[in-house]
Amino acid sequence: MSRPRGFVEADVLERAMQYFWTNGYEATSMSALTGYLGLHPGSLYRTFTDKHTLFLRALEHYRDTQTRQLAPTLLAGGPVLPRIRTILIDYLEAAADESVPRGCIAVNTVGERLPRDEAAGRIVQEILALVEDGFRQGLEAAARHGEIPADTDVATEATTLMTLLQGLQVVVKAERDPRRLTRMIDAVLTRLAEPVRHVDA
Amino acid sequence: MSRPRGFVEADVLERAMQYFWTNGYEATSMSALTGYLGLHPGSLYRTFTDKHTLFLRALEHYRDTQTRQLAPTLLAGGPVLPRIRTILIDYLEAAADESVPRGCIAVNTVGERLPRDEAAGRIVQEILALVEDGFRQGLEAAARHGEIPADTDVATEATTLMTLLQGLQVVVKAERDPRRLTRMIDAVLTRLAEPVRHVDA
DNA sequence: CCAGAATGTGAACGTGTGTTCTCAATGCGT
DNA sequence: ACGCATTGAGAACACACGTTCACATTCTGG
Repeated sequence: MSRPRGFVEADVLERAMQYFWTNGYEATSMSALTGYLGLHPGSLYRTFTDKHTLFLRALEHYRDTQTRQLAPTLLAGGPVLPRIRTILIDYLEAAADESVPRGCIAVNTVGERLPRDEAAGRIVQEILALVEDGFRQGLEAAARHGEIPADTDVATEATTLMTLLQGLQVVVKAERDPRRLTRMIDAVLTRLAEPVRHVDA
Repeated sequence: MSRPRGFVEADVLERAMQYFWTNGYEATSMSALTGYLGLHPGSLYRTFTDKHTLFLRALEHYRDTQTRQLAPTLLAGGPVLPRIRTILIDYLEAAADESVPRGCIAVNTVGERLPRDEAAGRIVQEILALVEDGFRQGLEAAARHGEIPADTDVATEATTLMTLLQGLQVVVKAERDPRRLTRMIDAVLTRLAEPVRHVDA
């Protein structure tokens, strides 16, 4: 009842996520944010309590809209390894294309807020776990279809891919040239596909 | 001439680096910093101009005292691969031991200040380049001594190790349990040492 | 031993921050 | 049609931040 809202909460969350993503937490002032969102402070605080609470909800929005897509994307059918390659390469090209590379909001949050901000830490942990699990599911499918050796330790390899991806998000923001990094990605994935045999000296 | 300083500039820089390292840039207030350094605002600003300038000098101090040690450490004689392993594992254990894992100041700076802060970006880029070059020199020595195959693409593998290390610094701050990460490191290094042969299906 | 330049000291300043308050406008339930 | 809870609007608040100032202190060069 009474007067209805002039905005959709999910839309505001999406835009807030975008803003925090490119500007970080501290460097995002509430006045700049209200301007960007087209909301007045009153509406913002009534709906989201706090700057910090809004930030956490934006992080959760990232987790639910961005990270949750990974596993379904990898398992959509057809070869998995090329899909993993595409995902990694896309990050590089996005950073090279954007005039302002913003990396990954989870990685940025780790650098800026952890370990001080425990609530943000928990959400980031969930994001990392989702990424790792997505890679694990993808590698399991790849093992079943013979893309990689059947005896591959998929759990460990998933951890490697996840860690490598986080490292990529760091490196990409500091150094934009994607060529060296592309070669690295191809080397890692090629190795993954190749059966390994011990050779006696 | 005139009154001499009551502090040593390098010592202040070291302490400032430590404080920025654990607290980040924005969350470090000048009043907290002066308290921690035992300096009054006047002395600080006369010597270091600015909060931002002091931060940049602290970053350079990190580059010169921490990162520059990598190559000499790896080339100190004896097998290189175990030394690389020790370096990576030490990061994990340090994060697990510390009540407050602070990761790496370069990675934290990427998350908090880049790409906005171009001056910091340049220093971080130098740090990453030093790390990568240290690994490359180490791998070249390892190839010469037969620790890894002689035809290894050491430049690409150095990029992989550098990126993996940055990823590690991110993951370690979000999730402290080092065991999974230890397994991953061992898997990566073991692979590096093993000759790879293509096997016809 | 004295002149003078740089230092230690800590109070003070202006600015921008996150947040709250007041008030008119709005539209649903009855 | 009307009451009233909730909204949009934006001025205002308290506070903390980075920075500067004025002044007494201290030591060196001549």
